[in-house]
Amino acid sequence: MSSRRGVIWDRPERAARGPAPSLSREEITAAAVTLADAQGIEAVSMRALAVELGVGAASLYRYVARKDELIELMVDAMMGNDLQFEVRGDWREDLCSFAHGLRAMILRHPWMAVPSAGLRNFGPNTARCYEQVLSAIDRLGLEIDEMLVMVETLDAFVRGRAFEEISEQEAVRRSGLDQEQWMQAQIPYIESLIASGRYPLLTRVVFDARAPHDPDRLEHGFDLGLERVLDGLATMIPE
Amino acid sequence: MSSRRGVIWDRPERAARGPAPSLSREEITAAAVTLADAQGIEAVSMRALAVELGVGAASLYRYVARKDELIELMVDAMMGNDLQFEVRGDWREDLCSFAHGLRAMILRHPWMAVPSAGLRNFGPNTARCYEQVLSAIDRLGLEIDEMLVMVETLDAFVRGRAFEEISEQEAVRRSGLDQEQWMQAQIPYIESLIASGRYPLLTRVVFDARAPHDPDRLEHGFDLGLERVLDGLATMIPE
DNA sequence: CCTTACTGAGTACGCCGTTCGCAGTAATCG
DNA sequence: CGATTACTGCGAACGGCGTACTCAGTAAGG
Repeated sequence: MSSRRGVIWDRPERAARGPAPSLSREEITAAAVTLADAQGIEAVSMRALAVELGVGAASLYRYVARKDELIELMVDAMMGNDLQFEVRGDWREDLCSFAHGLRAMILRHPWMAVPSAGLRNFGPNTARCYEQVLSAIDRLGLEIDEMLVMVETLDAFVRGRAFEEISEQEAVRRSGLDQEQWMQAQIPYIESLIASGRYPLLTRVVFDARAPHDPDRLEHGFDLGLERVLDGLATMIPE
Repeated sequence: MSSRRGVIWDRPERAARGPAPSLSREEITAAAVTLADAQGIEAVSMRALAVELGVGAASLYRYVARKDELIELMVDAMMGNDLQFEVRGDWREDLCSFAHGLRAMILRHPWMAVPSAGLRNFGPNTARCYEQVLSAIDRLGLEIDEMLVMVETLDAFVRGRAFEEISEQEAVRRSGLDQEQWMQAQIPYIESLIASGRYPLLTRVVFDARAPHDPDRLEHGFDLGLERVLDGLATMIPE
């Protein structure tokens, strides 16, 4: 069975013989992304997706060997369609653009923050993105290993940050409550932490930090952190 | 039903009336962690865990309202038992210690890299850890918001990095193949990427970067990135 | 034109998280 | 000291999941 061996990116989409498939990987991927965006990644089941596409559930396995592969397709599709950034020649501006683009993409598609499949086995769009990012820091006199450290460090920061930013809203969504009810449910615990007196600094965070309702708070924190990370990466550049 | 409302940390472990529970949260959590470490987080099902504990599956719901809560317990238990770092008074050394401790903990328990439950609703051990980290940068003349940015930035880097480091080995584990077979399966695709000529820098990564088999490669990358991030954070400190 | 290799998909298997109801037990109250 | 109350463990069941098997139908290659 051809759909069992090897990586999906190597497998031809259309077989040499037999009737034409009634769907394409692209259609399936797009439907899955729509579903995940609207109802969360846990709503993307092979059955639900099949219903959405008007086919039988088992039919999807003609296009994809396992559900993991579907998610790989989804992730790589977003890296191709949805991730926007520019490489203009100034390494710092370019990395900044990449970081903002990556964060924005993940916030648009929160399911990307926690891909069940690994990222390591990346598809062609993912490869193209990192190729571009590497090109933004090429010709700075860095070894390839150092370039890799720069990109991996920045990538780690952005994905870690995006994950932090999303995790609360995901917790709310999964609870089924609305934002208000969810916060009300947390209050007694937070108060008990504060009342214990063992967390003076966290108490300051609760009382003195900018209102958690400020919609720009997370973005500000991201921007500030990003500038610090870029400051640090700048020290790697010779001369 | 008392186990349905509110946060688990607020709920008393033992009821006022009725027979004594035959298990404790701690026992359940420890068994779940053992299972997750040995066979991966996906092996931690309520049934399997119940078998391990010698009880019926439904009994676990006397201790935990939903599986998510179990995972919250697991994460917080690790933050208490397994995360080691020191706060001695030099902010940079202390943050460095925290970063290394956090990374080491996640590498010991790869399932922590992707907690299905959010991190935001953190338990007492988690709170204590971040309280300590904040204390390491207290008295540096920073606003509480700035301190938060520092900690969140560092945390994002470490977790993002740890996730990157783990994702390949997790992909291998989930595939059921051994490392060698898995790499063999990737080779044709990697070669096709290289042969396309569209990824010259990634090609340099494949050919020129330090051997992927070098066990210290990931740790080196982490250390280098961490120093850069700390360099960046240092610029936030006044005077 | 027959062989070959594919296609869609109904059905089924063995998991999963979670709920319900019930019998048994310990603390509390009158 | 019963009676009451509120818990305990848990067998059974529900609905949903990923996926394998099987088989009839179809299009291209020889």
